[in-house]
Amino acid sequence: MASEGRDGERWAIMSKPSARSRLADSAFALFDERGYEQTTVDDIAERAGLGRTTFFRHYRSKEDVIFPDHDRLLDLIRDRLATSSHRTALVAVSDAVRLVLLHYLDEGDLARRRYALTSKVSALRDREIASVARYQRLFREFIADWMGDSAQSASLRAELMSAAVVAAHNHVLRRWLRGETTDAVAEVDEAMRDVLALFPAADSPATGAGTTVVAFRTGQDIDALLPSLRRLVEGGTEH
Amino acid sequence: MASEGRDGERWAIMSKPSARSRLADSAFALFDERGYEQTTVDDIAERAGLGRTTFFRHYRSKEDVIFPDHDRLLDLIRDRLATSSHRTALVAVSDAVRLVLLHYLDEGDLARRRYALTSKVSALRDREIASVARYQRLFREFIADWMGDSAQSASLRAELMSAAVVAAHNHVLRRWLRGETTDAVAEVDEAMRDVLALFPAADSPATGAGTTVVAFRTGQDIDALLPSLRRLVEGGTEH
DNA sequence: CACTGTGACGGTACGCAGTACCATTCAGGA
DNA sequence: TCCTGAATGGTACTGCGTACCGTCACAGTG
Repeated sequence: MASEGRDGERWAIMSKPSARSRLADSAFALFDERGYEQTTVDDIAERAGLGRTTFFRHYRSKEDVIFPDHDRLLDLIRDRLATSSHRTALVAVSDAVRLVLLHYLDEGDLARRRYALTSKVSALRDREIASVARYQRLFREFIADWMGDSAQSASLRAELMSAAVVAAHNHVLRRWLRGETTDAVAEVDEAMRDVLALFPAADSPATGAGTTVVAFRTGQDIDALLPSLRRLVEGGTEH
Repeated sequence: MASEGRDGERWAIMSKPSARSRLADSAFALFDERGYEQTTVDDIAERAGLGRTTFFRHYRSKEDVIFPDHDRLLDLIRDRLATSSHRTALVAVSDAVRLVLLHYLDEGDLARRRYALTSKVSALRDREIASVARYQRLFREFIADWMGDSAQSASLRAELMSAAVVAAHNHVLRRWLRGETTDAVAEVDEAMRDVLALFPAADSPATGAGTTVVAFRTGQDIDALLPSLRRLVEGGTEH
């Protein structure tokens, strides 16, 4: 009931574009010309040939015209996680986060214009960060639920995993936004492999058997390694 | 030059508390009574027996009265990193992030009241998240600079490390804010050890010798482990 | 004591975001 | 023709944040 908007070319062939898209176009044009803060909602509506009221009917706020899809994406990710059947929570999440990346890629140039704006206007950057934090929260809760275990170490693990997945995504996304790569999909695959490799596969439920290899480099500070060693042992035969 | 405020009991013994602290007290009291959005800046100033103008002279915004110390903390962290002499960037950062935790602990009950507010008001939660993101960004840049290497893998590594440190910090902080622990300092030490253990010590420059132990559990999906294996081998004798 | 600077405070006015409410227009169906 | 509903426009209001100016207390200086 919340996602009716998003007029995907409903006006068929050759008709004046919808009010919504006209507003978005006007907004971005004005932001480019005068900057974000120097543009009022009145300006946007006027250029679009519409009233101020109509603007707020289509976008909840001035910022919202730049980030119109986050809510929809969040729902999409929720669904994906709910229906996902991966062997580990981490894999499920690293799969789900691709939806975000793909959405940006799909936006193409628009995403890059938004990036140019968020780079200059801190209020917009903060807004974007808050949105991403919502994804991360979703991931964290999913992983925590998935692991079931309510111990602190499990909770910390969920926090670290969700943070790592989001960080890897951000890394690749930023590279793509800056034009430092054209094959973001391949890079995110690689990055996610790195993330998976970070975490011993202890988030899969009770893996009884399996090969156990051990590989550490420790010039010192063995204390630092104790927690992870302990964790590995826990999954093994005995304490 | 930017951090003059923060009147730390300059009024010696028995005198009316400063305007700044009276404003903060009034604000929190009203937020508790009516809620954040139901409280106007006029209300706050009036209860403090001051004018609206004075409020904005002491706090840049209505939100700022709840988060007055982030800028100062950010500077503090910057200094700490700049003057830190740790063996690895990750250790330096995980040390620096303690400043944030300690600051919250020092605030005591005030931090918990703020947490109660941010839990209810999404605008405040977003604001807090944005502040934390600034710390994370600082960490990321520090680690990236420290590693020097401008390869993508190094950049991703910096991103993952800073995210992990912040995630671990958040985990412990939240536990403390919820009253789930009283010894947050010990827990953050433990959590940071976990984080250190996540990353092979490849961010320290050319560690030639050292014990090398290996610890993997792999019932499957060897592909996922390849990257980290490769990284370990790189640091070793030969390819 | 008078003069003067300075810093903290109060008041007024303004711009703009966002909300509430009502009026208008237009298309399509009974 | 009339009615209905959806999209739009207009007006007015609240509240945040800023700019500007005036006032007052208090220091130092002659």
